[in-house]
Amino acid sequence: MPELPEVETIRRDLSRVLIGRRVTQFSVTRPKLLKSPRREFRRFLVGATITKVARRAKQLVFRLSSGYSLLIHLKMTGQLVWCSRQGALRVGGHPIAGVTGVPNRYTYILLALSDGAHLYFNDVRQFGYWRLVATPELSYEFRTLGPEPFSKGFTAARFQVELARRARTSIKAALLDQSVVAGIGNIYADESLFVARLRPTRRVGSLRGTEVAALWRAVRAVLRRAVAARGTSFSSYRDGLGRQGTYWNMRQAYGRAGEPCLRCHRPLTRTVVAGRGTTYCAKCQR
DNA sequence: CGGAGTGTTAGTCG
DNA sequence: CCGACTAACACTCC
Repeated sequence: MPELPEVETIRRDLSRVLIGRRVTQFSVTRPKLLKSPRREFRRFLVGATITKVARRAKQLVFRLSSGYSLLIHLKMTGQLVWCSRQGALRVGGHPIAGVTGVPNRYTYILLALSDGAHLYFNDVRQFGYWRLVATPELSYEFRTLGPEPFSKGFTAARFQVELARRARTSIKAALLDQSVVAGIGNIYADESLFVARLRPTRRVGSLRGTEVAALWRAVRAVLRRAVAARGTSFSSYRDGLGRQGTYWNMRQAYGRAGEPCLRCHRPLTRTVVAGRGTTYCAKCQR
């Protein structure tokens, strides 16, 4: 589930409760979710203080006082649940029907923190992972990722150049390609293409300059709105206020196949592009 | 019950 | 290099 807006929401909320805390305990019941040797977690994670909670593309990056960084990828169904000593819950990730509370049958990794809180990693499908990387090597680690959509590096001109290299592919596949721009997944690809009025199947090479510029603006507008809404689709942070991500109610294309286009009222079309379910308006999107 | 579909992405194969 | 497809896994929906 989590694309840039969801991971960014999790990052912001976790950063408020994790920074300055020391990891006192680490336990794993599904070792294959660790993409680094377990001894490295014991050496560089246990005993280290979390100094920063960052994000790159769809991954969380916990900077540690040990000189290492913990990378967490939630993939489709990964979930991070922070639980204070008193038991207040903050949740990030995919909701699990009928499963409440932590730990539960999908909890595979657990951190205990110096303030008595715990951080649980749940993952129904077990695609997510944790790995440790020496902090100076992060830029190498991320060398294949394109620019963050809100960084100075992501200019319309750069977008144009990256797309030009992929002239023969569909524009939807290009948006999903993390080396073009980092953080877009299936939901926000469909949403951005709807806003830009571009058909997902369009070959990149057929796009005019004005269309590329419209898409560049659409990507940023859609992501900005989604971050402001705390993301889509997952029952966000069950804090005392019970707030949830609200982009779902603002979506214009994703998951609306057969429902009326919000511009022209024609039913939206559903198809498969780049191997992913895709919804668009056959009239408005050209 | 069987089969298709699900927010990701790395890898293979033609 | 490109793009289609698959696997990793578990669950929901029809």
